[in-house]
Amino acid sequence: MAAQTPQQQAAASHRTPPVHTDPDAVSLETALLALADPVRRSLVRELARAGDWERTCGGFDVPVTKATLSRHFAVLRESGLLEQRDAGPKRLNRLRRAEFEARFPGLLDLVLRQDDGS
Amino acid sequence: MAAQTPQQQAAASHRTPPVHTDPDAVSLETALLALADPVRRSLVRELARAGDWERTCGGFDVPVTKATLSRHFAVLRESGLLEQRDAGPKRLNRLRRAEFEARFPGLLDLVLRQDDGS
DNA sequence: TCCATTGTTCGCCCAATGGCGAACACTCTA
DNA sequence: TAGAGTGTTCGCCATTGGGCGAACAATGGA
Repeated sequence: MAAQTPQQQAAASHRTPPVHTDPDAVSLETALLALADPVRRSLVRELARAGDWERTCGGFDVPVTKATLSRHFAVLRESGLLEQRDAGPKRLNRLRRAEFEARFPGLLDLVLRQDDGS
Repeated sequence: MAAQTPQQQAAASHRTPPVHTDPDAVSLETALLALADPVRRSLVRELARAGDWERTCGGFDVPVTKATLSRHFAVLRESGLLEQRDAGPKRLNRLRRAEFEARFPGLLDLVLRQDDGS
């Protein structure tokens, strides 16, 4: 089973691929608002624990419906925190850890450290 | 003009002093939400440029009424970012820079750096 | 003792946000 | 080609948050 490049994936798909925002184009306000939500922080933490492209959208343990979940993923994409790739009917996720860290040094660490329950 | 201690101020005042929250008791969510607002970020930046106890509440250049401004100051107090002291009819302000930095390393720097307009 | 100054509180409005179910679109397999 | 699985979009609703003016409270000076 040879690994497919993102280009191959996009070519084979009739689906519009997810729209991403580069962390460098994200304002501090957008970043803070994205991370201010507890569900999204939970998603970010789960993503950080897993490897890149390991987790599918439906496989997260959050107490919301898939409609709400889909919206949260969109917010994470727009804030430069999340990259997504289509793989068949599923959508794989990757936390843009290094890029986001370069844009907002220390911010992601505060969320991942989670020395409190918030 | 001898400097008055906070104790002397409080003793001479019939006013209930402002309620403060220690940064150590502040959740990450509260901190992020406090700094997610552009008016409050502007206040924090002005406070950082000025010296401790230098600025009075009314002396900030923000496009809101004093009612709204008062609410913003309350939020900053509750998030451990602001300390206030009564001085006559005025209220003096101090950014709790070191304490907040110890609680949320790097977060305040992101706001003060303001390498973008947000 | 009045009154201008300073700041808070209250009630109200409006916009933004998060939540949901239902419907839709796409992919892959049977 | 039918259907199961996955995820997005579309209303809709409830809550939250920021904004305002008006009224109130406290201080200090005239």
